[in-house]
Amino acid sequence: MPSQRSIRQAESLAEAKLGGIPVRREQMAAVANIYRAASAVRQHLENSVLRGSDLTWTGFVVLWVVWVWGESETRHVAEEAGISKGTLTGVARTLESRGLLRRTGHPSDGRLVLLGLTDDGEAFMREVFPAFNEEEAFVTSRLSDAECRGLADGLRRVVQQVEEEGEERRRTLLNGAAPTPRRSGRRARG
Amino acid sequence: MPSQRSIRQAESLAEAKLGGIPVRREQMAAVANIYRAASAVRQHLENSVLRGSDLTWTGFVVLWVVWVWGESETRHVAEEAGISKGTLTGVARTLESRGLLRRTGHPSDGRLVLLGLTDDGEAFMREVFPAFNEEEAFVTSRLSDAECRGLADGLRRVVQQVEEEGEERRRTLLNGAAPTPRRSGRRARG
DNA sequence: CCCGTATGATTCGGTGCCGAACGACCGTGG
DNA sequence: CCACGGTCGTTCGGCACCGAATCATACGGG
Repeated sequence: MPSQRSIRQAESLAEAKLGGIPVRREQMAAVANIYRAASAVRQHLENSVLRGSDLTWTGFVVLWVVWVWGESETRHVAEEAGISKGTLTGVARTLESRGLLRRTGHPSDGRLVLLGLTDDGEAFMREVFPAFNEEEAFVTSRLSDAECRGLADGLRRVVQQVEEEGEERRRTLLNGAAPTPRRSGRRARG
Repeated sequence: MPSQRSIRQAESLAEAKLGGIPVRREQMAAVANIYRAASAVRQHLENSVLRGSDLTWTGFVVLWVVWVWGESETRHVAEEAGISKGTLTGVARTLESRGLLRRTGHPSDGRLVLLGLTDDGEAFMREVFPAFNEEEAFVTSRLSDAECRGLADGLRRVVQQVEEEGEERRRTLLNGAAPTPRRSGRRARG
C-alpha cells in the first residue's frame, strides 16, 4: 500500500530517467490515480458484496444496466457497460445460466436480441444494489458530498474528452499508417 | 456518446427503482465515473501509443514500474502495478519473450526473482514513455494543472480509504461467515 | 542434521476482454 | 425476386486476471 508516496516518488524518478525531457506531472499523476482508484474500488466491491453472490464486477455492471434501463438491445447494453459486444455475449451467457438474465429475439427485427432481467434478477438487484451502494459510500467516505461531485465532474470531463476527440486524435497520431492489427484476434478463414 | 446524460438519468432511474430507499447519489456517481474514466483512458492509450508496439496496458505498466524503480522483486512489482502475483508471472513471461524484460534469481535468497529491463527495454521506454505521457496530457486536456492535482488528490483519498480500511471493512461485513470461495480457481489435488 | 513453519514464485481452473472475421438478417434498387 | 451493401450478434484466437493450491527455498529450534 505504498500508493501515496510511491506515485510521487515515481514522478521524480521518471523525470530523472528522462534526463531533462519535461514530464507532464499533474497529468501523469491524474491518470495513474484514476487507474489505481478504479482497481482498488473494483477489488473491494468484488470481495465484499459481489463475492457472496459469485458475481464479477462486469457481471454486476451488466445486470445493473439492464435493471436501470429496462429490457434493451445488446449493443446498447455493451456501450453502457463499457465492454465490447463480443465480451457481452459471454457475460450474458454466464448471467443467463445463473437465471438472472433473459434473452429475447426482437419481434420485428430478427438481427436484434433483447436482454432483460428475470424475476430472480429483479429480486437480486433489489437486494444487492443497496449493499453495493453502501460500499460505494464506504470507498468515498473520505470525501464530502461536494468533493464527490467535484471528483465526478473532473472524471466526466476526461471521459468526454476521449469520447469526443479520441478517435480523431488516434487518426492523427497514426497519420495514415496502417492501424497495426492486434496480435490476437480471429484470423481469416482459409 | 451517452456518458454524461445517461449517468445522471441512471441515478434517477435507480432511485425510482428502489422506491423510496435513499441512494447515495454523489458517491454512486463518483464511483461510476472512476471506472468509466479508467476504461476510456486505458482504451485510448492502448489504441494509440501501445497498439503499435503490440503491448497491452498491463504489460506497459509492468515495464514502467521496473523502469522507474529499477530491478525489483516480483512481489513489489505486482503490488506497484496493481495486479496479482499470479498475473505478473504470465505478463512477465510475455515481456521476456519480447526481449524487453529480464528475470534473474536473487543471489542470496533462492526464493526471490528479480525483474529488470533489458537494453532493448530501456531503449523502448525512453522512446515510448514521452508519447504515453503526451496522451495522458491529451485525455486530461479539459482540466487545468490545478484541477488535475485536485482530481489526483481526491482519487488518492479513495485509494487510501480502501487500502487502510478495506480489509477490516470486509471482515466486518462477512462477520465470521465463510468467505465464500471463488467459483473459479485451482482445486485441491485429489 | 532434520523438522516445522514462514515466505517466495509458479501453476492452473474459470472467466473476462478485445477486435477481426463471420453469418443471419435488414432494406433498397434493379 | 434477387443481388447487395449495411447492421446486428456471435465466434474465436490470444492474452489478462484472480486466487487457492502447490512447489521451492529459508530459517529457527530440537
